[in-house]
This record gives sequence, structure tokens and C-alpha cells, in this order.
Amino acid sequence: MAYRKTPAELERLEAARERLVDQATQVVAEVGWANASVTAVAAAAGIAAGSVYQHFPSKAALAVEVFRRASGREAEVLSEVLHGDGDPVERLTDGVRVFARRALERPGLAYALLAAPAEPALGAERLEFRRRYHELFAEVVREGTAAGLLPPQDARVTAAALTGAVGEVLVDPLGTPAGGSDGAVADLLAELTAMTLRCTGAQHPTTPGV
Amino acid sequence: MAYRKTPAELERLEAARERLVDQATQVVAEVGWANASVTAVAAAAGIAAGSVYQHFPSKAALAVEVFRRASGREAEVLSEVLHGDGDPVERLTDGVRVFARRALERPGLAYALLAAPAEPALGAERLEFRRRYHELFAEVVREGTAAGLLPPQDARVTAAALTGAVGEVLVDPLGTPAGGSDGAVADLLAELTAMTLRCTGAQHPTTPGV
DNA sequence: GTCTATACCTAGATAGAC
DNA sequence: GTCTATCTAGGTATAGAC
Repeated sequence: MAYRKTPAELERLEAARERLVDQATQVVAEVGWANASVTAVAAAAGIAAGSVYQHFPSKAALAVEVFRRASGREAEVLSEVLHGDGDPVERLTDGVRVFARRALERPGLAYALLAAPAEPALGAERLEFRRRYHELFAEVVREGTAAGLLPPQDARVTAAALTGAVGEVLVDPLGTPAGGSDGAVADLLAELTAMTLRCTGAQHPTTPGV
Repeated sequence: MAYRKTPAELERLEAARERLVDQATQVVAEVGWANASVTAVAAAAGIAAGSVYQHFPSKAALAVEVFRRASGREAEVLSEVLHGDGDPVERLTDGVRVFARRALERPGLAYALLAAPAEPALGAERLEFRRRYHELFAEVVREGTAAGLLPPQDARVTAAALTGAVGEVLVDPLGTPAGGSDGAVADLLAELTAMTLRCTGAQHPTTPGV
């Protein structure tokens, strides 16, 4: 009985925890938060229901971890694109396009993160992440205004509006089983970027890109 | 024992049901769906918990009724404004302004209807009402395009974007206890209408109105 | 450390008295 | 028709064997 766990033990534990979070994410994407019981999640991860509590103190804690993990990834991707190359307006449309495309590729997960009914704890978490999106968008809007590419405006309002607008436009396609296959996705992305440009007050579409 | 209830009886029942729905709405606005237990709602309506089931077959049915009632009112008000006088762009900004002002006047209820975590049944209901908003907005956007006031665009996407944008912009103020007192509300409304105009691509602000 | 079996708790729903 | 008291189900969390 060692007083400290060996590195190998820690690694195994960590791996099991990872697997649990991954599988829970999968289950949530498939059946939603409401039906993702501890039993179902544990079964998916190949462990017993009771063993979940070796890794998380409560179901809510696991749910929060799942949400943070997945939402964090999206926020990071968005952040990278928004801080990338090109003028602010280009980056904004690129960001929206990438965000939307990723959502449409994993509709179940995106729906769970963006809109699906969930416990209060997750509601709070969602609100926090939406604020993070607000900040990311607001920063770029301010840059655009400073560069004279966008008219004067309250960047926070525009950023919140963009967040809500993109989410709302996506929810319907995400809800319908086959969110739209081939060209429908391209059309939707084009309309989304056009809306983004209008919403910020950009005068000329800069990149008519894919 | 009459085979049919007398008109007086029916009226009394109907009144009790009304009172129950009203009080349930009140409770939901105050404590949210999660904490609006059958017991709490019944207490507010001055009846016993068991008696709730004289009027509704289940808690979910009552919740849906509460949601439909309240959301229906807002949709009607919005519809009236959008179908009122003036050019399409004016009506659009008026609609957004009225919707937002009403929400800010009843923050608890608005938050419950727009964003608060709720059971799956209500999630579906919410989605349905958001579609109703989409349609209302889309119609006016199409009119605006037809009148040459707005550039060509997919009205459904713009309408969904407006719905999401307005909701998202409102959620933060609605969440904070004193949503903003005096001039803050006016500023927010002004920014919202400006955003609405940009989002639809309207070139010149038509009514700088209150 | 992981499983099996079970305790427990909350909240919705019901039965029967008045 | 309404209340009180009770039942029940479902799912989280835990105890103890292996």
C-alpha cells in the first residue's frame, strides 16, 4: 500500500476518466441531457453505474465537465479563427462559417451544447460560454470599427446579437435529422455570412468564399 | 346528478382553472420552471396539491398551458405591431422595440419563456413559438425586400437571426436583478433597433423613435 | 478499484374521507 | 369537488463483497 499512487496508476485513472467523459459526450449527443442517465453513460463507457462516482462526485459534475470540454473546444477554434490573418471583417465571417460548419457536422452535440433542455447547472454554464462568445465577437467588431470597416455601434450588443443569430439559424437544421446534405449546407453558410456582414453594418462583402 | 354540468358549474370550474394558470405563471416568473413544483403552484393558487389534477392531467400539461398562454400573448402583440401601419422597415423596428420593452418590464416571465432551463416538453413548445416568430419576421422582411427597402436575402435566415439576436441581447439584462432602470433601457432599445436595421440591410434608419 | 445490490430521496400522482 | 394523507416510480448515490 503506497502512500502515493504510482505514475502508472495515475495514468490508468486518468485514462478511465477520459474515456468516461468522451463516452458521456457521445451519449449526450445521441439522446440529450434528459435521457443521459448515469446508468446509460456508465454502460457506454463499459463500467458499472457505481464506478462513475470514482471519477466524479455527482452526475451534475460530470455533466458540467462534458459541457465545458466540448464547448471549450468550439470556443478555442472560434478564437483562433477570429485572431487569425486578414482584416477584422474577413475574420468575423470566417469565424461564423467555421463555427457553423463544425456544428452542422456534429448536429447532435451542437444541439446539446446550444439549445437542448438541461439542468439548471448546465444552463448557467451555457450562459457563461455564450458570454465568452460575446467577448470574442465583440473584440473583432471593435477592431472593425476602429479600422473604419464597420460603422459605430455598441460592440457588445452586436456581439450578443451575432451569437444569438448564429445559434438560432443553426438550431432548425440541427434539429432535423439530416440537417441538409450537399449544397444546402453551402447555401446556409453563405446566407449566414451575408447576414453577419449586414448585422455588423459592413458595406461590401469582402470574401464571397466557400 | 345532472348528466351535464350546469352553466354556473362550468363557469366556476373555468374560473378556478384560469386562476390556477395565472398563479402558475406568476410562480414560474418568480422561481423558474425548475422550482415551480406542483405544491408551490397549488399553494399560490390557494388550493391543495391534489386539486391541481382536477384541472390538468399532469404537471407537464399545466406547464405547457402556462407557456402557451404567455408566449401566445407576446406573439399576438408582435403580430399586431408587425401588421400595423407604416412601411415594413418601420414595423419591423417597432415590433422589436415593443417586444423588447415588454420583456424588460417582466424580466422573470420573459426569461422563463425565452431562456430558462425547462423540461423537454417545454423545449419543444419553445421551439414551436420561435418558429412562429420566424414566420412573423420573415413576412415583413419579404415585404421590405419587395418594396425595395431591403436588399435581396433569404428572409427565413434573416428572421431566425433576428429572433435569436433579440433574445440573446435581452437575456443578459433579464438575468441581472435590476435589468437596468431609466436610460439604460432606452439605450438598449435604441441599440437593438439599430442592430435590427443593419441586420436586415436597411440603408437609412427610418424612425429614430422612442 | 470495480462490481452488485440496494437504500434513499424527491416530487408527481392517487385514494378515499368530508 | 376539494382536501389530507399516502403511494409510487425513477434515478442518484452508497455500502459492502470480491
